[in-house]
Amino acid sequence: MKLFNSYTNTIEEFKPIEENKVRMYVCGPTVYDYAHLGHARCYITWDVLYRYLKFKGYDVTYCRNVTDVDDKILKKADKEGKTPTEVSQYWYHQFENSMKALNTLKPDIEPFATKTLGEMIAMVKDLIANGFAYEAGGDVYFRVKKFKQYGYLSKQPIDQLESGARIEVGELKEDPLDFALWKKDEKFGYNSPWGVGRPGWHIECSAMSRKYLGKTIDIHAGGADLIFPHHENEIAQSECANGCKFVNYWLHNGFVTINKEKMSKSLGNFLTIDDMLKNYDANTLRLFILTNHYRMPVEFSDEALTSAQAGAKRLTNAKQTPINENLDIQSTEEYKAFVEAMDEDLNTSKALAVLFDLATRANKNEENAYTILYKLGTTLGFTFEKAELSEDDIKKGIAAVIATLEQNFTTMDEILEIRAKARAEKNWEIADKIRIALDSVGIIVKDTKDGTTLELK
RNA sequence: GGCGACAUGGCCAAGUGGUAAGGCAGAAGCCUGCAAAGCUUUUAUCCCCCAGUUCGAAUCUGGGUGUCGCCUCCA
Repeated sequence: MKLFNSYTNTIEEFKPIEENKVRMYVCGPTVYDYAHLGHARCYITWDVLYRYLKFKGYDVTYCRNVTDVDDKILKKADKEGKTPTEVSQYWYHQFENSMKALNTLKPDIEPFATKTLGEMIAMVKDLIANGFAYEAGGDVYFRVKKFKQYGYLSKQPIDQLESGARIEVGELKEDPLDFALWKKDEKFGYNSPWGVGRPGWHIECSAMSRKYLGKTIDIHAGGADLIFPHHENEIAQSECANGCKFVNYWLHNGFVTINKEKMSKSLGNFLTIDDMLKNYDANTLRLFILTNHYRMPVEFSDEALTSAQAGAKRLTNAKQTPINENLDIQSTEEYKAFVEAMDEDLNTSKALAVLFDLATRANKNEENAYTILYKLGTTLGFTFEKAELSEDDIKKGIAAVIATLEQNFTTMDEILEIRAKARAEKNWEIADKIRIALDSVGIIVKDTKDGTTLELK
């Protein structure tokens, strides 16, 4: 399988360090606010990679951190009169729920920064010991100029970076390019050899990655906005502390844009995952994201989401037949086409074409088509379980029919019986009124040869 | 200013040398009491512009134009 490596800027054949084993690390969220569509794109993309690697038979260890010590969390805690832990716990659970609602798999390891402080301190100590870092007034900084390869990942010439770098008031850096590994913080800090303080953002990932996956890992992924400075700094720290290569394949996903601008908290133009899920289901969001290649920008629009909704419905509403567990899926043409597409740096758009074709063939009662569709579709993280009508839906439906017919009903079965009788008597007026009333609350009535079924819109 | 990416039908989008996947929307037909769903057929002589390389280019080269991103926290 081939993957685009941001480090070399080329598409490379993927070869894990240990045969059949993959260690992947994805930069997780800083938990202080709602997750938005941009996060959804990132974590759905890497969820698909995780699922696909497993589908190919790799033994994958997927680690995604939780940053629970950070300026923004502390600010929020201060403002709301809560402890940082209360704030981060609350938002972590929100994040967890959003991820679940999007049907992303839970990573194998989800370490918290505050639970990995020992490893961070050890790493900083190593960096000081070998001359790559220095303590200054309770802070510890990394000596950027000592690391020759600095700027390689982000393709930034060091002199260019230099012209933009500044020393903030109160900082005791030797050089403007140097970045903090440890920050003095007497209010919210933790004990360390350099006094009370807290870790810099970058060292968190370096330390968690090393602790849970080892010094050299196969894949490190995240949003493209993390390339500089976050990933650049991670490389510097890890390689200088460990004396070996940090990551073999750097993978980055593109942004979600809105009105052609990057969706982000700082621009304030973001849509939260929770809000999106009120209007569109998880399959729709996933299809919207996967129709684009993961490295390309994705422009959000209601038109695009509506189009994805129709597409997702077509895929997941394909005629379902019992899954044939005896089918040797790997020998099928569809499997081959799917794998060929996905092996080309996760060409999900091409892979989806295989699924749409299978949906059509399942609808034509082609044997095994649904089985293959189901297996390949779930590999991309789609769910095929039909949403049942909730109590609430039924209640609303009954109320709508009562209002239209001006007649009392207590159960939906009662209504369906009346309608069946009306249809048998060719009383189309009553039958249509019921159908239209239910449609108005989002319930679709389908009359087939086998009887009448109700479905959600 | 430095670095990088992108430009394909009404909309979204794949396609990196051999003659334009797929989805949505639209049209026609079948099915249906009507619908919904489904099925069939149909929708780019052409891929931002100009020049070049080649038997042959959306695909390669050069030059434009336009859009976006990173260089500060950010998925």
